[in-house]
Amino acid sequence: MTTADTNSWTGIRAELLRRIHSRVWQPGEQIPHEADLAEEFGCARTTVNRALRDLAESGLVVRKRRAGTRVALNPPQRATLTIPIIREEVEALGKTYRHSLLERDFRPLPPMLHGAFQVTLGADVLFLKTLHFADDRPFAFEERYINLDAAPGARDMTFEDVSANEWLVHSAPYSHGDLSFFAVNADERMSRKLDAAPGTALFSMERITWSGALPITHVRLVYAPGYRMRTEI
Amino acid sequence: MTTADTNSWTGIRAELLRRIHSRVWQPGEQIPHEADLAEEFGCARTTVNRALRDLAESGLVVRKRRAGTRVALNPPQRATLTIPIIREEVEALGKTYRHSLLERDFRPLPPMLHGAFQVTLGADVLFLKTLHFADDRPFAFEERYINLDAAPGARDMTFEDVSANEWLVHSAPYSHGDLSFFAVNADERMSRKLDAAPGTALFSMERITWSGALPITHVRLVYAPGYRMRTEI
DNA sequence: CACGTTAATATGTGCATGCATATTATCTTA
DNA sequence: TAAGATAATATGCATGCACATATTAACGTG
Repeated sequence: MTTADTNSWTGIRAELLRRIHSRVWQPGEQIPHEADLAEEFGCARTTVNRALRDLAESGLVVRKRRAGTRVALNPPQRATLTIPIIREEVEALGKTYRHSLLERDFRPLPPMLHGAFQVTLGADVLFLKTLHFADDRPFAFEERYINLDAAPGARDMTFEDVSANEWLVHSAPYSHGDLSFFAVNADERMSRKLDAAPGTALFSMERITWSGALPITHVRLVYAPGYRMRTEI
Repeated sequence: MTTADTNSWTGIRAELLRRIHSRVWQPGEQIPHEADLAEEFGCARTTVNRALRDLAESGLVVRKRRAGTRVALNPPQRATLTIPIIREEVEALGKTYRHSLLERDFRPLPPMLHGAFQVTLGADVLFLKTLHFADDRPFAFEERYINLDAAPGARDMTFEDVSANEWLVHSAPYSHGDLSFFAVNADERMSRKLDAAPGTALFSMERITWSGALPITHVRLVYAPGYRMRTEI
């Protein structure tokens, strides 16, 4: 017995994990049910339930009513990645953050976004182009559209002091959003802004957030060369 | 009252969410404690706890003993992204998956990986180079090192029928791993394999998995042009 | 034998309660 | 008054219990 610490729910989870990793319970195999495990560990079923629920959340086991719990066949690599506000990301690197607003105007939504980002027909959106710096070196380039129906206050903001990102999280919190990551080649313009050779592969992120059915903002971020997004699983 | 459905924990979570989104409770503000909320909703404290715990997990509120619960100031965008096995990813697109093994040999670990991937001194690792196809078009290019101490069975596998990825999840489950995403330019070789013009920006992922302290495998995946990794928040 | 009904069962969830633990505020005491 | 001991308090967790719900197996019935 590795004698899982105490019989706290985390201790029980640890022991269950050990059995899965050491292949005592093989992938696809059904494991004893909650009541039996509770008896074995000498704890309440609720406690076993808590442990199993946690394992199910991380995808390691699959649970079905009546059918029981079984070890996942193809445990999906489920990673939670935390996308911080750029200022915090830069400061976490021990560097000084600053940003500069390159453009700010009201314009119709570009047709490219009509599908994913539906604003009132014919209404202008606020367009912002920002460059983020870490220790005076370009860190990321940002193009953003803000739906003024969702964040009317944005109309009067210059966004020179506080970044749109930070202002929005406080003023127009989103309920959900779509996120995608991809690679782009630096074009002429990006190359100048980000201090990268033309054609350099750049890591890029696109994000749309909504408050209910109302779209709030569309952002496209292009990071300077060498950027890596990291996480643990 | 939007009268959150029932007073199930999800219903209560929904109501709490509504108050946060509608700014009844402002960012940084302390919210009533569990006991009060339980009384208000006419449910047990446990149930409120469940709802609050869930909100804390997704980063929307911050909880501290004695100090109480407060709405997060900078709710981090926390996204859970599921990284599927490539075969499943391809098949989910409605395409036919196949892969071809380009290289397979035993070699010393390249010095570049000595830091992050520590195998027995001087021991060879299994090196695999694989190309993944979707409908006979290149989908992703994979370079993998397998620590034979962690997965001795790999020595006798050809990996022509089952991919190393799938074999490993079943034969040498990992306990944790590091994951990173970035962009690379297609070099001459990659350009040929992935059917991309030289220099094209390609989305790439690097992953190391361990079983406890024992490293299992190091993978580098480079996706064909146009690949996007998506998720929701 | 096919098919729909019913019962059995494992997980999901809620409740009341008690104790544990971290953190803050307050009260002593030198 | 400053520093340390102590109490108060909010969340964290474990327990025992009851009932809900999904799913499977068994059972009838035509």
